[in-house]
Amino acid sequence: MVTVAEPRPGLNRERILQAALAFVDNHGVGGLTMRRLGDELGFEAMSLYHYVNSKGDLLDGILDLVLDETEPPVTEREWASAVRISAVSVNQALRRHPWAGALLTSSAGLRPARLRYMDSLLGRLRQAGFPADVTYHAYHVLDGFIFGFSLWQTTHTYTDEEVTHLAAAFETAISSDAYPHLAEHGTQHFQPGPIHEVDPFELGLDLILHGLTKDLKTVARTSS
Amino acid sequence: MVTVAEPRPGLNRERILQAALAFVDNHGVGGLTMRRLGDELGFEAMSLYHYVNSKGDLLDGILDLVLDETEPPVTEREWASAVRISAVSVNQALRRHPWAGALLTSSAGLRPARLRYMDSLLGRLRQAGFPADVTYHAYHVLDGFIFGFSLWQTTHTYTDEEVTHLAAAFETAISSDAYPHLAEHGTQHFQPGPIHEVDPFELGLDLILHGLTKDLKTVARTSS
DNA sequence: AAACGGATCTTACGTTGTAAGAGAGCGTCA
DNA sequence: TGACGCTCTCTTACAACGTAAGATCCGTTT
Repeated sequence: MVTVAEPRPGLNRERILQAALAFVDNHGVGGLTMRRLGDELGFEAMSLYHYVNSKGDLLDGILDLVLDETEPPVTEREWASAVRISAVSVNQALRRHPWAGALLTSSAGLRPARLRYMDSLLGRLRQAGFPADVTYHAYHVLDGFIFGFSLWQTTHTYTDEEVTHLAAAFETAISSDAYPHLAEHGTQHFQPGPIHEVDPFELGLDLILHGLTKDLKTVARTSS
Repeated sequence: MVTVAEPRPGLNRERILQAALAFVDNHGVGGLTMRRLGDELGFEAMSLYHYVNSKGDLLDGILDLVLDETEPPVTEREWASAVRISAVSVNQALRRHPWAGALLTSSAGLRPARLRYMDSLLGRLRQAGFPADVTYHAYHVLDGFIFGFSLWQTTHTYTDEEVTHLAAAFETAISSDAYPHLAEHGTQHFQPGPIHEVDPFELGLDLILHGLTKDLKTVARTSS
């Protein structure tokens, strides 16, 4: 009996990007090499270059996939609420893919999806009635908070083994009495309870939105 | 006449770290290699390893130098004012060394100086009279904002040639009418004027501090 | 049958961090 | 004096990386 060789499915950009995304979600962006990704797909590393200009191009591609998970602020609804929902979508997309922040911060981060997002946030603020100069400042605060805070949060995303390692290091650091307040804080972190129902991103966002609604001009005038 | 060879000054950790810091300030963290740093100092790359365990150790060292430029919140003064001054010192240190953010986000970022900073901020909030659970949330918001926002700002730190390149790319993107609000925003960026006297970091920080002072409990309760 | 062209693989190069150990200059002790 | 050991520096080497250049395979077209 002759077994006919299964014709393996061919390569294409889509498959490569999906495989890269999955790989990076599992092993982090540092673990991704062209050879490993080739192995994953069953092809040689150099074959990928038929669909991808360079590794940078590949990373741009998967960054786009993450940015596509974000939602711009809608034009219905009250502006602060629309911005809030949008901001949370960015935060959650970046938290789903903790490695994406590092890519965003590399100079290649100005992808079309990112430009669209910037434009939509600016537009939503203008639509809300903010004059140009107020919008200028409000935008910087909001965009910086949304992406900066999310980025920072994702750097504190640890794997299970990192958590146990951290807990151990924490234990010894605490017993040294060098960081008494950090000890208290760490204890709170490792204890279950309703305290974890508050999302610090949303809390900070609400403080900023609340401030922007109430007294942006006052604060802007007195802060220089 | 016999010329006596100048005995070249020896290597030591201090000199290596200072040279690395200067190099990275000039060429970015990506440009630093052990061989180049060796050249800079007039020694072979491998010689550096007598004073430095690894490249990671070296990077830890220069990150420490940057963190040493930050000031914890003082215990005198009103708490919000003390935190504000401290936060601005972190922001400025990170902006002086735009590459430091990337190092902070790598898993090696939990340096002793960083732990000290965390502890001091927590302590200052407790000293201000916040109960433990409120301190827990306030700390997360403040620390996330201070480091996240600064980190985000430093990714938008461009060299002169990057600025001109950006301005050019901006010009073409604008003429396409695809990003009308971004066009307006960019125009504001490139125009001189009093608008640039407002520091978005300080503005956002004031909004958060103001919110924490006034109505932290209200917001925290309604945001979950 | 022959020529073409896209997809894939092979080979190779320069650059990186760094392991392993050789060599030089020194002070110390027999 | 000479042998030893210690500290510092250099030489050599290797595996892993991104990717340039071009060979090879194979279905399609002529």
